[in-house]
Amino acid sequence: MAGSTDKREPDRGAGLSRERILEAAAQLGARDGLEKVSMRRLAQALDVWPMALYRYFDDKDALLDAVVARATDDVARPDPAAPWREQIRGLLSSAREALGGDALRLGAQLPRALLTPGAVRLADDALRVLGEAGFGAREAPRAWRTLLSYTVGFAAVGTERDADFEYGLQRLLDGLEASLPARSSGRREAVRGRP
Amino acid sequence: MAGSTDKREPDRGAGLSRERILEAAAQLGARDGLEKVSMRRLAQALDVWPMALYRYFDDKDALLDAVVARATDDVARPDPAAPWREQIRGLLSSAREALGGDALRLGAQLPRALLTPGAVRLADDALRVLGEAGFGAREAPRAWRTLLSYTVGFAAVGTERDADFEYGLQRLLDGLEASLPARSSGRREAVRGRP
DNA sequence: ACCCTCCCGTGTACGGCGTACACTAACCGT
DNA sequence: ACGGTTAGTGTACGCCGTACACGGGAGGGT
Repeated sequence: MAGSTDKREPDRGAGLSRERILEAAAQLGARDGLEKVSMRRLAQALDVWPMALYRYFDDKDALLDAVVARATDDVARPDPAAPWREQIRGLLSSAREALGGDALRLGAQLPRALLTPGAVRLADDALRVLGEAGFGAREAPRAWRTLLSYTVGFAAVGTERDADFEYGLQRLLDGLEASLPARSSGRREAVRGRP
Repeated sequence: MAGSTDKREPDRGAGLSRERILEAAAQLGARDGLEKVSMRRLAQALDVWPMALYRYFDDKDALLDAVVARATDDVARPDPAAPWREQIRGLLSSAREALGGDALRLGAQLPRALLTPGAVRLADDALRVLGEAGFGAREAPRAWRTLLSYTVGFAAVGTERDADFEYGLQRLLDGLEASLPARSSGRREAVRGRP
């Protein structure tokens, strides 16, 4: 194996490196999904024996971590001249592309049941509540998606600190409430019926 | 194997069922982490041969999906008498517990690099921007955690629809901005210095 | 010119994984 | 009594991550 260059060209296409490995891993991940990347397949793509990779990374986890780190490296820096909301918005849009994009496909990492069957019952309840609160047919699902994204993301990033979860949830609900047409803020008469 | 009951007691402790399998899987997951649950280990815990599980579930993914679905089943129903914010809050708090709790440990499913090294650079930029926007030393990290949770969650739940991501992000920023002490809303003079 | 050392990639091997497939022992309604 | 159905048994295959011992070639000190 690895016999293509024979002996001339001491370091050109041949010769591994962290960078070459990461590049190949990202490419393989983009094509087949990151979860299909195995040390053996990756090694084969590099025309090398699997154990060669271990010269450059402690284990598969370390390699995968490096792939993720690489992907988030080229998240755009914020432009300090812009208003803060715009800076944050740019940062996060860019981060979302990196995370959900072809190279990582974050969604594929976790049990798919999270996103469909299990979520249905929740969604039923939630959409009813939001509808009664005054969200229209177009806004209610978006609002729900927003709330669920926050919740799933928070659970994934770390369980600790209920208070932090509450903080963000309240800010989010504030923002959603402010987007409601008019109506009085939080009273309990809007519970049933549709005028 | 499975020789403990021998022949009497046609169906007591012995005899598999979807429920018994899910129970054992959840228990095993709570103890060692869901990612360590394998068909073989699960079968062993049930004192049965691995292939027996396939009478009840198409494959491992289906089984894991069912575990997740089961965990989300006992998310509390909202109390229709409460204000809508309270209903949503309860729903999501409960959901977060189910997702991040012992049985699932959602965070362990995805590459850990997401949460520490890769995120550091982002966090540096973001905390600076938030600090300059007027968030205090206590609020800025919470605000950032909220924003990142939303972004990660959205990326995990599905890549599609930029517009949906924008919708939620704007609501969230609205809520965060409203929590700012006083100051004028979005101008660009607050960029440097600390009065 | 020599050897020695170090580095990098090669092989081999092991234990664990998911699961396809063929089988058997017990149970059932007739 | 008996054929069919069902639940669990074994065996086997191909994949996985990786521990470990090895060889061969490049580079430097003498």
